[in-house]
Amino acid sequence: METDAETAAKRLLGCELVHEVEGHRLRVRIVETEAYDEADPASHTHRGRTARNDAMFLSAGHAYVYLIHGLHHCMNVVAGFEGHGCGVLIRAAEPLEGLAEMERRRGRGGAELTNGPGKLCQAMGITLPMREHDLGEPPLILIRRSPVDQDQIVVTRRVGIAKNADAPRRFYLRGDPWVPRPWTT
DNA sequence: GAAAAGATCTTCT
DNA sequence: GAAGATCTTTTCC
Repeated sequence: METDAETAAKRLLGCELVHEVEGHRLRVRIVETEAYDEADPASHTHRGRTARNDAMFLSAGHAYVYLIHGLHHCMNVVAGFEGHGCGVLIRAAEPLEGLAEMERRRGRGGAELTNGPGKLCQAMGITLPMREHDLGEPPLILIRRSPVDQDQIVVTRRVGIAKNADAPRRFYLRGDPWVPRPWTT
């Protein structure tokens, strides 16, 4: 399971994320990811291990959740071996199960449900306490799927960052309607 | 110890 | 298309 961040980011495309909360089963399929690791100036782990990014240094398959701009959550899947700060940001997903509950949590529906890191976490009910959670255990589980075809994956520069912005480390499924529109090529 | 920026989203013009 | 919301972490006196 342990790999470099870019390989993990590509492998996560098409995988499913399930969160069982308050009697609801929320299930999505990952369609857009970004890779981050210690050698990357844009990564939270670039300046070493701290109290905030500690989860990123756990073994592969853990969750790293953080608060951005004081009001939105973002979720990463840790990719590397214990002690290596690399992981994958989940940027967008396709809702598969629990649509009504996600719409209730978001206060919106349709394409606005899960087409962004903050929106996805709000729809899925993923918050700070899920930091350092093992994604092999309930209530939040990552379901591995066989990797999608290489020619289904589009690689571009990442979104919304200032440092190392030109690095081609963002991956999404070609033509998928749940990938945010302006970036879909 | 103080100030600024940040892997974002929503609302208003 | 631009700015506001809102708070943690980092950086610079």
